[in-house]
Amino acid sequence: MTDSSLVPELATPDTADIRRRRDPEARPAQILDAAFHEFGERGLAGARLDDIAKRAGVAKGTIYLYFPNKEALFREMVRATTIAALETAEQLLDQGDDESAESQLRRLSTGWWGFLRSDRFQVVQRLVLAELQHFPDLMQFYADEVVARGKRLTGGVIARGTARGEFRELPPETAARMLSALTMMHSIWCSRRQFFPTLANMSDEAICNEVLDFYLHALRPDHLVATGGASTHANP
Amino acid sequence: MTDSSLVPELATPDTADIRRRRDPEARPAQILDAAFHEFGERGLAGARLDDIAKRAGVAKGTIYLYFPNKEALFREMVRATTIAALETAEQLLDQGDDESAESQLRRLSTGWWGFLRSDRFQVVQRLVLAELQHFPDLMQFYADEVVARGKRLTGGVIARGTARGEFRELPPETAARMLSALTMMHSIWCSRRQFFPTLANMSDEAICNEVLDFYLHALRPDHLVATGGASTHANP
DNA sequence: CCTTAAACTGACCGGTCAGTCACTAACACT
DNA sequence: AGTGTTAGTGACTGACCGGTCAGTTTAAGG
Repeated sequence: MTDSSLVPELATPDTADIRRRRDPEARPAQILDAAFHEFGERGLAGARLDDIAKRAGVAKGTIYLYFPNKEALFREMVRATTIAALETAEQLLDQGDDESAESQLRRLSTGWWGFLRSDRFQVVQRLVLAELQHFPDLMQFYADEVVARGKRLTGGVIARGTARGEFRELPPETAARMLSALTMMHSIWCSRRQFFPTLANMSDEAICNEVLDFYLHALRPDHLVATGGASTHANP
Repeated sequence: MTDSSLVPELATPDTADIRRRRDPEARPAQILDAAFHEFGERGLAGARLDDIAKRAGVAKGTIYLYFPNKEALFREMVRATTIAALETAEQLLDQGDDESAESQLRRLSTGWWGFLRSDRFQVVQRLVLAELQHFPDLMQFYADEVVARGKRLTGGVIARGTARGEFRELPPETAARMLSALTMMHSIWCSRRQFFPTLANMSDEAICNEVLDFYLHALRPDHLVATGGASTHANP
């Protein structure tokens, strides 16, 4: 449908990007990138392989050289991103063993929030909520590898805070779950900002801080009267 | 196509359920019921009208006598359930003006939680998260009529509690949003219980109470030292 | 009975799309 | 250039499904 019949030679002025053929190493990532976009926009059932191929700059058949079928493509997408999530989380915890638990929790949560708000994860999150129930093994993978590990990570920090007397007595598992609920739900709402007047006027950072302030208040020991600068920053 | 030629009379031993034909009043609800089941199981795109018809006990063509197309069926489903949600919520608030705000909030939240956990709403929630972005007007309807109204309702109770000195100073809109985040995310997790070891061992009621206890702790005024029976019940 | 209209049916149509495969292009080596 | 191998293509196929409509069934009124 292009006017290639009129100007056949000019139709491919820069041969550079056509010559990037024969680079089989690059194909999977290229296709996965395109899949992210299309699946994110139209969901698992709605995305068309032709569109994914077009976006990736290959023919439909090429996809089948690297992925056995549409479902496998989807699986690989989720797997790749969730693994990225894990690495992000673990990185975040490696540093700083002597700072206060509150500060550590703030650092962890802020980093995690950044990840939650990334384009990649937004797509995966939507797909997980919408379609992962049809893939029990993927769901199990997600629950074990992402949710559980994330919870263990957060729970550890919280347990440390409780031991230090910074936080009130509360099962770390519960406390971690509450933090997850607050941040995840807010990240979902953020990606629908147009529909929520209040969130529309707040920056991502402001929302993250609001959530954290609220959360830390719930962790404060019963007997502790509000101290001097407790509310917003927490540097030693 | 049935073997009516062989045993025409015996083919319909209980004429009662075949005779329920010609009951056009009942059709929409019948079809909507079936749609709930099918959409809930396979999503908007995945559900087949043939299956919905079969489940409703009618022919596919009949659906088109009552709904112009698949999308309209979906819209009607969301609309019906969210309207039920609103009525539930508003009912819950009508009573008890003299009780403590905490008790009122507990009552409201418990009722709301029951609704969130109903089969109907579970389906709608999944569809809203998964597919509503493709129907901006429905999304707007949902945001205005369900989210905003619910928030206003909760916000009112919280503002009253703040005015009475029961809760700490916090924008009611924020406080309401935090409560929503906690309850909604937990209701999502609850419907995937198999994948979350901790939740699997807790009853719905226990989870609701855990969330509420946590939440109320975050609302407690800074300067308030824990009094006698602060944690679970709150009668004047 | 017969007639009529409304309710209901399900075979069919047309468009869509995942997956296939016979073919071509690019490269590697001689 | 010639030959073999790997990468990539896109027209095609077959299944599927939303929506239609000519026809059938039911029930009420003559």
